Amino acid sequence: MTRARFAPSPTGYLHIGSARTFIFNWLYVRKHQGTMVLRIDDTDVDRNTEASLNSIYDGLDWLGLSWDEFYRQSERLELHRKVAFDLLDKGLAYRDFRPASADIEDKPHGDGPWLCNPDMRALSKEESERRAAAGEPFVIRYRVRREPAYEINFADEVYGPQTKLTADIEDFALLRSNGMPTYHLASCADDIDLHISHVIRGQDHLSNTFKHILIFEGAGAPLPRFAHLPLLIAPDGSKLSKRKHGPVVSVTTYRDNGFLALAYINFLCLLGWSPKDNREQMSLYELTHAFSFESVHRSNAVVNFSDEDPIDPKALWLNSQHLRTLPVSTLAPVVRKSLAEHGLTPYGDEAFFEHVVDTIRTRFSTLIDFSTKGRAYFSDDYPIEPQALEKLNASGARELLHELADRIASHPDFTETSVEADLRKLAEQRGVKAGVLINASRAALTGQPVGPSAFAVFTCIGRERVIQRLRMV
RNA sequence: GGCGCUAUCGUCUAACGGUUAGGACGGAGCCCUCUCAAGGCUUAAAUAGGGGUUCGAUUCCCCUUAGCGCUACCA
Repeated sequence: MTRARFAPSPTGYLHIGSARTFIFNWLYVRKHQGTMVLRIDDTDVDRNTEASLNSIYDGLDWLGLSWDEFYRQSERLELHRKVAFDLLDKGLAYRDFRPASADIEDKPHGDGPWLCNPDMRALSKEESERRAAAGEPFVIRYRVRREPAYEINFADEVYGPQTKLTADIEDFALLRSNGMPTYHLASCADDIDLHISHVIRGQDHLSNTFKHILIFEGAGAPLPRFAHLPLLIAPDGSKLSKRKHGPVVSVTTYRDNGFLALAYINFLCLLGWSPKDNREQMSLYELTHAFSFESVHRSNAVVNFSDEDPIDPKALWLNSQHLRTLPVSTLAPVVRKSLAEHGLTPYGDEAFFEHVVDTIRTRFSTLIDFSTKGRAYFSDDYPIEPQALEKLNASGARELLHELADRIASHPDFTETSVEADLRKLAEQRGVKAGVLINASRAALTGQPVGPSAFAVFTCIGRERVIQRLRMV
């Protein structure tokens, strides 16, 4: 049974790389009819914030990908401690009584890594028990076997065979002196207890995996499969950091810029993975079925943002593709919600609204466009852009528009065809080019110099408003 | 410093050891056209460097370089 987990730590908003990790976990689980576990890794009490947790929920909620089980590590501390003390009892771990500050001073980074505090590692069981009983604070470290050193091996689903010598692994901490588990301990203890079958996470954990294997083995638990994902990096090759790159790395940036969750998911999937058949725009269904670890890359992928534009151009393109190909009935509610957030309420019934959405979406690339460029379709209060004004100022244009309004008012039909007939006839009678009248109409009706076919615009604005707006210019 | 991972157009990527190194975004141009998009067509743009192995290397091996990760009582 496939069981995977997404384990964010609430120390900032949901980051674009975390979101992709979640998506890949989700795709894999859904493809294999497994169980998706959301686990909040909140053992670092000093850095966790409630705001961050909410922001993570916000991001996940927007993505719309579900999970089946939910846990918080902070509610499972007894389990973590038990695993640490079991390791201690088995002699696979030991107490280190040196204060944390002393470690920092002593760790030489000149040649070779710091491996352990030899005197602490050598402490007798009795001495260790005695000092602990006396209330002296300690950290529990894993006793990595180095004499003789041996190789730890595992086959990563993405990166292939991995090997590391125990001589290169330090005695990492399991339990902090304040009694809280470290990431390594909590993560493994929970993965064991929750029967996680696949650990799918960022490549930054590739070398930590050896430590995790030590914990799994020490606890006598079977190893999950490991799949590490290449990292998402900034255009300058640096790691995406919340501090350095700001909100660019938050998923909410895309949401707030009018992205469809599906388009964003699609975009993220194409970073570090490809279906190998030149497909770009894909549905969730297609992504789920195409996904496999073999097709995940091993090199990091750049998110192509800049100071001027936080949005990757390819993401924008994908968004416009989805925007114009999604079934209108699926898109309409999303647009309605976006409009509401901008204080706009569509005219008419659902069928009319869908007609409008279907017509104008072909020119838009984000949901925001509906309430900006598309404002005139949903409100009588819209600005006339300078270039639109020029079209209205064409000689005789206003007078012709007034006349057109009268003709439309007296015409029994109001369809693209009937309006086109009225307009072309008028243009012909007055000896002006139809284009002049067409462009002036669009300008008057929408306040914009550009947009859909003018006759489609008429039907989207509606007869009464068309007459009103043409007379008002 | 130690250990590990990675390296194809500006970016995302494709290519059983044999291709004119393909596609997409973005750029340039043309067509279409009531405007703007879309769409169609065309175009510029890449195998980090050096050694091997091989009849033949983007592909396999080694070195160099560069980037990234781990090297915390962060995750």
